[in-house]
Amino acid sequence: MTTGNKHLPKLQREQQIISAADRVLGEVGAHDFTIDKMLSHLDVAKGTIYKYYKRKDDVLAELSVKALQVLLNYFKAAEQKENDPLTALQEMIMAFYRYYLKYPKYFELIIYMERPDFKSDIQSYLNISLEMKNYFTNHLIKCQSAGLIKPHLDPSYCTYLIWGSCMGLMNFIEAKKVFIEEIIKLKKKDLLKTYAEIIVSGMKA
Amino acid sequence: MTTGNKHLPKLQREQQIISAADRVLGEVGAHDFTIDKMLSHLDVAKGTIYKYYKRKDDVLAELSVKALQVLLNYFKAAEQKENDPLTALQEMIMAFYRYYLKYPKYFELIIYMERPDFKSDIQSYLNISLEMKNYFTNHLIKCQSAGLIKPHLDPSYCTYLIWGSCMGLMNFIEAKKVFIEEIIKLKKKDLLKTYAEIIVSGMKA
Amino acid sequence: MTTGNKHLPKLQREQQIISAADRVLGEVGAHDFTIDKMLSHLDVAKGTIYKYYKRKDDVLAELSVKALQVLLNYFKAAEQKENDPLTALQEMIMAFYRYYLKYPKYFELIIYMERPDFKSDIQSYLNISLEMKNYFTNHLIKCQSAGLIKPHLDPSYCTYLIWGSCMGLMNFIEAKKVFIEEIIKLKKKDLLKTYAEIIVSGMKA
Amino acid sequence: MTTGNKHLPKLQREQQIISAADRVLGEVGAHDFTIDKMLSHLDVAKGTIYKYYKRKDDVLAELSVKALQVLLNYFKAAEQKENDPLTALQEMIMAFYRYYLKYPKYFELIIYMERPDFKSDIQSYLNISLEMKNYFTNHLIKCQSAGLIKPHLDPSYCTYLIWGSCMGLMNFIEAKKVFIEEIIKLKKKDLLKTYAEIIVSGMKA
DNA sequence: TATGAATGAGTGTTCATTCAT
DNA sequence: AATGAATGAACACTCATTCAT
Repeated sequence: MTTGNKHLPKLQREQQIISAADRVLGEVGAHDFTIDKMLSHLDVAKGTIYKYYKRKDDVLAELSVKALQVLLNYFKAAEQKENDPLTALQEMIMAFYRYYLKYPKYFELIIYMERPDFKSDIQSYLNISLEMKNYFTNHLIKCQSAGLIKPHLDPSYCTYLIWGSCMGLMNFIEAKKVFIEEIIKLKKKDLLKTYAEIIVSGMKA
Repeated sequence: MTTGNKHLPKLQREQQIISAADRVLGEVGAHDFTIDKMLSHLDVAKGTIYKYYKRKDDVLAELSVKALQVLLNYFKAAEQKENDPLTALQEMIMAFYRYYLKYPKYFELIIYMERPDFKSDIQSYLNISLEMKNYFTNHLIKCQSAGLIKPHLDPSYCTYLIWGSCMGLMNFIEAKKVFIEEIIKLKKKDLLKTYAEIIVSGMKA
Repeated sequence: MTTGNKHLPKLQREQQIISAADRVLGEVGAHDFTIDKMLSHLDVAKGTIYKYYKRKDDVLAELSVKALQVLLNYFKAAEQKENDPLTALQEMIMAFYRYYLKYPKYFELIIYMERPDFKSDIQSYLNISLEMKNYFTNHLIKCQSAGLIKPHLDPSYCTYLIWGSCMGLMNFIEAKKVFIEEIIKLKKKDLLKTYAEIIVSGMKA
Repeated sequence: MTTGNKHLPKLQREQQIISAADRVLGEVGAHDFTIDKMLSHLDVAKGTIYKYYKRKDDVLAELSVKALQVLLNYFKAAEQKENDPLTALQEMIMAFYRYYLKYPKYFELIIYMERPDFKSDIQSYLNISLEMKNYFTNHLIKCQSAGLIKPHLDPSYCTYLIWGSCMGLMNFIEAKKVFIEEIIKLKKKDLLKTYAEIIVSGMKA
């Protein structure tokens, strides 16, 4: 109200809004995320947010684009670090884990969106989803072409399968709900490593 | 209010309460579950519920005991149906899927509880969790003793790993959020089957 | 919050709430009626209101019961004042007008509810509606039995017809929208009288 | 934004705006009419609308000019179809009903404006109101001159009276609120016919 | 003259939990 | 032990109107 930031260019305003959303996410997580909480980080009225994003879930979807881009970069980095495609695959799965350690709230957000009643039309969200899916699938195809993966496995299926199960595994670790007593003693990293090893070895030709 | 069931023994009261919770869960699912909705199925006042369960989440936790017991039975049935321990393992994983088909609301409940901010101290919940974990782990130990599973794999780790990843995979299928476009074409059952195949094959000695 | 009026008997609470609603209606009318505005007249939290009435419209419906009862009494008084049934009928129509003069906000409320998107299940509202309709219709039947009204006219139809048209006429007078310029010069009472005269004379055998 | 229609003559702009309003009315009705919804049908910015019309209600008032013109034409057609002035009068009343059937949203608009808190100074609206009033009144004067209508009835009064009561009757039919139970069984057209018959017969000399 | 981004008070509704009786 | 009335903070979303450019 003081900085005189009326009539910013559209893109800049969007960044401002998403950046505020980002801060709120960092503070309270996806489950307690509130439009009202954004306001304290923002020189902008509530109505303005709704001018840019039709629903609260759209804000979250847009924010998740950021989150997914970072994750995609983790995948890419993992792939490029390794020469052997299968080791790379394993590293890509471990990238999930490193990502989760570094950006737990982004991770929570992605999980949060994975609910049947989550609604959003944000196109960029669909785009990045697809891009990531393709990236992962392409890697699997390369593995398969090289004869490293069982030929009867469908790469798309495998992508979904790895994505869903890996996401779930980390959520499980995070939630620590079922099996509470013992899980603490576990070393999370080892668990993930074992998972990656089993998955990759299970797919190996 | 008329049946004259005041001062019932504690256990019976608890069963009454949980049975009402069960009905509400069946009607509206975990996300829309409210204490108020229980009242119409109950001869007991709201305050009384809070006498027996400190928080709403405790009611849900207690209810999940029921849900987990059913799931455990699914595991047991799957194990006993098959002679070969590895085939049995695969079937146990598929049992997750059959369970999800038959009791979608129980499944939703279990997923719902798998959140960091879910709070509960219910002991019976911890018990059944442990029982299930042990059952699964024991099966893995048997496999390992029979030399069917890689000797270096920790059976406990594998249990957590399968539980978490499998739960997550099914949640992912249900939510159909990321990768929306394509997931529809997938056959859920095939996806699960592939998953089970990969996991088991990945663990095989 | 000070008067220590917790745990009032249900009926008394309801009266308290409706009485607050009544005051708000008197102050701002039906169109600007707000649950929030009730609070300043009430020693009761917002949630409490919703315990007694599921929706805002239910509060209004309950309030309209009061309004319709008063109107019904006006009808009864008018009927009893006159010996001749047809003069009585005319007086009953004029009673609408007197009611409107005395309780303009009640009148506004009744009109307000006469909208397709108004929703309410309040039973007492349906009851008083029916009672009023029956009262009016019975009077018409009496007229008809006495050979004073054209025999082919359906008394129910006539009730609806008089209710709807009379309501509308007064609303028109109140709104002064179309024909704004001239309507002011009109004497409202004469207009109503003429209406009553025409209607009754048009129904006369 | 591309058609290059900047700086159009005032009249053309106004037509453009009202035509957009017309479309919105047709789509969502008077109660859900918003200025924002007009924009998608318009090559003009929101601020511009406010340059031409001071308030939202002014837009609606201007739009109602269109609506009232159509209604006036219905009256004219009804009058010319019949030779006998009284039959014509009856037909003019029925024209209300046909109009309501054909243009329900226009009808809703007219009713919507018939509220005390509706504000507008639009001159053309006052003009068409007056024109319609005069047209109707003149017909009544003709009837009276021909000795068909009671000589003591004031034609102006009768016009207002018919307009208001008829409007209200149809609104009542539409709303179906009071007396909900039975109104369904009624045939709307018969109700209107009876109304017209009573009114005309009540005015007859 | 035209723009369109920004405003922000307002509104109905929910529900876990408390606590006086 | 049982009751159930009361609480009240929370929240998503709307839209007529303004005004700096």
